[in-house]
Amino acid sequence: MVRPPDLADVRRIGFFSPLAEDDAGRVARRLIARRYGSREFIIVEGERPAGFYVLRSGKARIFRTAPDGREQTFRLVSPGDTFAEVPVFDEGPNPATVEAIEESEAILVPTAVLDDVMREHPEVAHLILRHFSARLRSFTELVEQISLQTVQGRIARYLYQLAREEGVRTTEGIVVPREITQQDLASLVGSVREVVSRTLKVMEEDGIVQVRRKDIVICDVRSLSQLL
Amino acid sequence: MVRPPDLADVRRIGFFSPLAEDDAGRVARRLIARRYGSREFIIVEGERPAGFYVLRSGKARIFRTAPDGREQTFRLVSPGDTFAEVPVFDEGPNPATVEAIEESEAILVPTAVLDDVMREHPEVAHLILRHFSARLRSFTELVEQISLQTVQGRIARYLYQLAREEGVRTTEGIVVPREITQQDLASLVGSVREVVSRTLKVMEEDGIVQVRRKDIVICDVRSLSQLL
DNA sequence: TTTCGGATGTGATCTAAGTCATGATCGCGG
DNA sequence: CCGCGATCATGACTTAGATCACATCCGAAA
Repeated sequence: MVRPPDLADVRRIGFFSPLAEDDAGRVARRLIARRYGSREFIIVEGERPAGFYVLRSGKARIFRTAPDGREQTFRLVSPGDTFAEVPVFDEGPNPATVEAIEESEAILVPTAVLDDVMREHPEVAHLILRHFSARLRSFTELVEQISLQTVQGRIARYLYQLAREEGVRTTEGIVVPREITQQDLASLVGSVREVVSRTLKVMEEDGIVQVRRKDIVICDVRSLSQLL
Repeated sequence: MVRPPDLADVRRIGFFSPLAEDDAGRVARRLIARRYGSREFIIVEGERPAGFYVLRSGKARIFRTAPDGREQTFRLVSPGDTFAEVPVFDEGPNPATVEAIEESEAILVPTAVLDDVMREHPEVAHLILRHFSARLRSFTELVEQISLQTVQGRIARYLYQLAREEGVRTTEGIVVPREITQQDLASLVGSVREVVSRTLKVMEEDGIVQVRRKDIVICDVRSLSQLL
């Protein structure tokens, strides 16, 4: 049912790049692939993961839930992204829950495997340090966004980044496939569904974007960037 | 004017613990000590630091400023805390500004020194990974706090941690020296001075705390923890 | 097709918290 | 001991955004 982990899965992990072909092959045999249905939890806050993960396919989100039910998403996880590295370094519990937002496959890299890799390839520690640095930077951005920007600004930023990263130029504008619901977007920008709905509507009326069922068209990148 | 860096300064840096006496001594000679007046900037967002820093004495805060002037403090820096490590690992600019909030001394550890230490002591990389893990965890908390909790809850949490970390038990309650202004506290919890002032007043009226010129007394830890 | 559940659109409130304005207090340097 | 700048107190007002309550809408499964 799930294709067993192979070399390609090892290659997805950016900070494992120093591994030579045969090394990577050995590592591949020790990984564990798992499939998750849409809205299924991959890891849960407070538990102890057996290692870190890399997403092979699908899409997921990392979030926390408040006592009153509201949620804050920290980041979205796309194929090739890793998550739950922190608990393997400090032996603590998961700081957050990870949920597949569509049918997904994730690869578990057991702690022992990472330890071995790091022992045999000391450069890997440096690569992870760089990786963590990026993570810390994006947290800095997130905090600033949530604390200092308006909801409109945060939505605009999300759309803007989306356009840069996966946008396709067409005659109507930059088209990006839509992979998250308004509810997910709300949680990502730290707001609620209704506000996101209204905000998007305003942006549509201003001719900046066009939100459709399966995709989003950014018609006026200029005005969009004005909003951040 | 500034006492030159010595062995004690090297020992302040947690992740330099593997250094032996003589090693640490050699490192000490390559450090640079600097003194900063109250409200003086130690590093500025966007610039490139020459290394990372460790605070020797005083107190500082790490923050970002929005276009409209509002500020969000990410964390306070106390003696022994390090900052600006991220830029040395990814060679990027400072993600935030660091300001001394009282007369302070900071030690600069030039990038080359860190590189040398890491080369000679590979364990240091692991210690820094653990250090970064803690940093990432606290960012997770910060985001959750700002996004999901009320201002009162955030202030309560700050006071609560303060009580645990540096509180002294007396007959009137747990006394902590007060080292930041209401303005600083406001920036720390992502709010504005007036709201902090009012919130503290309510807490005083409820007999939970007592805010004075030079110190804060937590009279009712129980009720305080109820607020988070 | 029909149907049902997830996703969305939208008006009507509500409220925490930000803004503005103004005065009191305090501590330090002259 | 006086006066100025930093800090704090507090009332009045505004507002972004959260809540609540429904009305659709649409796609997949039966």
